[in-house]
Amino acid sequence: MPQPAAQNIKVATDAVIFTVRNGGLMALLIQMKKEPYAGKWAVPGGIIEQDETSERAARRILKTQTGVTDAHLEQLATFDDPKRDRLGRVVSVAYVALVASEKVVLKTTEKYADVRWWGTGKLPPLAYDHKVIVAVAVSRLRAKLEYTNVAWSLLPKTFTLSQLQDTYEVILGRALDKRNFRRKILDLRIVEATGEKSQGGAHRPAELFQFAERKTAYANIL
Amino acid sequence: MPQPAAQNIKVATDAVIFTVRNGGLMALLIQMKKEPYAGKWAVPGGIIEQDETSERAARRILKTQTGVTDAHLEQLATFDDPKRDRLGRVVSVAYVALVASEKVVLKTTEKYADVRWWGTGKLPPLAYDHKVIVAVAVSRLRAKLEYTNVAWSLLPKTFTLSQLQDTYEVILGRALDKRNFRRKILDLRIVEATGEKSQGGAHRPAELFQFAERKTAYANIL
DNA sequence: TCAAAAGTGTTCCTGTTACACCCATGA
DNA sequence: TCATGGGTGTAACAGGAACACTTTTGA
Repeated sequence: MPQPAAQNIKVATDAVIFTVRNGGLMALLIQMKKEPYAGKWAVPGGIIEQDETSERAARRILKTQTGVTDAHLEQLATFDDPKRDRLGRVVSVAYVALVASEKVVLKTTEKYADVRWWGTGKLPPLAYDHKVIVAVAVSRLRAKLEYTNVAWSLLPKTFTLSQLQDTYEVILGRALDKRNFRRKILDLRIVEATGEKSQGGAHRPAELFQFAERKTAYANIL
Repeated sequence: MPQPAAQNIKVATDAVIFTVRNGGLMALLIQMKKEPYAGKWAVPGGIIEQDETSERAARRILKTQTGVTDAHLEQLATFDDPKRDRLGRVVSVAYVALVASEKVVLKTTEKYADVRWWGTGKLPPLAYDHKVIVAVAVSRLRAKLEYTNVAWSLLPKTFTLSQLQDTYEVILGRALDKRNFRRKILDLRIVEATGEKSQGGAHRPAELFQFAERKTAYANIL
């Protein structure tokens, strides 16, 4: 509802990118070069363009700042504390981005010192209000895992049920019963067998599954 | 993450105010006078001020445009389609506001033609993208009702279990079993008896209850 | 005494949990 | 042959759903 008003606020987007690897839930952070946040880490983000939605901006920024493409994006919340950025008022529409870890080839631009995956348990010092944003993102992800099949966006096309269970356990931070987990997932027809078998461990090969729908569906999973 | 950028985007907030009355879930809308949306109805909203969070702006705007104070507010989502407002680019941080119907004394300013409660089933033609915003708000409210005690913000301090059940039924759009509902609500200790009795119907007086916590708590209610 | 809403228990069924052993493979 | 993870069934329990009649009041 536009009215004349002297407003000097920029609109930005920030995306908390998650993946599961090395037995942990990881967030992708970039290290800043410029003052006043030099050396601090941050979630990728930036100002949106005039004719761009925040979601498109998030995709563009993910690609340029981190090399991530094809992430699954969901709007998280908008952070608008007037003091969240020391350089001026910036309202940020934050997203959660989920990506299968093997898809990612990291790269950044010279504007940033580094890009790295960090375990969500022990994050480095974060710029802006990004500590809060990441915390909200983690709890949203946990909640969604329980009643949707979002895990599909964290796994490769085919995977074993153990991989799927590991993903759940890592994100939820608790162990799940193997038999009950498999029964539930199969009964709900969230995944289907491909007929293929996994190769290469010094153990019995596992059946490979794929998600029945590679888009978000709702069901009480746990 | 501010960077030099020629951005001409305004930040606004819109609040979908719900209450339950006359056996229906109602949303509060105002009727616009100005072109290009004259005659159309809209959710209350407006541009945020330079040093104001969107939530504070929502409270201020609710008060001036509708007379509603003391609503329970929750951020819903941010709507940012570049074409959502014909007059220029406006990104809107939308809220859901819940209020007990007897608290409200409606009034508006001369900028608007009318303020009215509308049943969410049959809304009048809405300006901007407010049809979408209201639809998202309704589904969010339904979902939240199932796993939180948000209903407290829709009811007076004390109420009967039948009133509470009516609130649930109206929002969810389905009938609930009386005995099961009462048992569940009481077992979860969401409400507690006050010892008072309701007055005045041509029927047996009902025990009055109050919420154990007048703030959001989580539990699988249904 | 009638109408209207309040209040109350039990049974059945379904879904959740807990739990331990054999299987197939590569080294 | 051993180590490693893959794969499977059943019994006990808890929570959810279905269901009908008696009580209290004001008119």
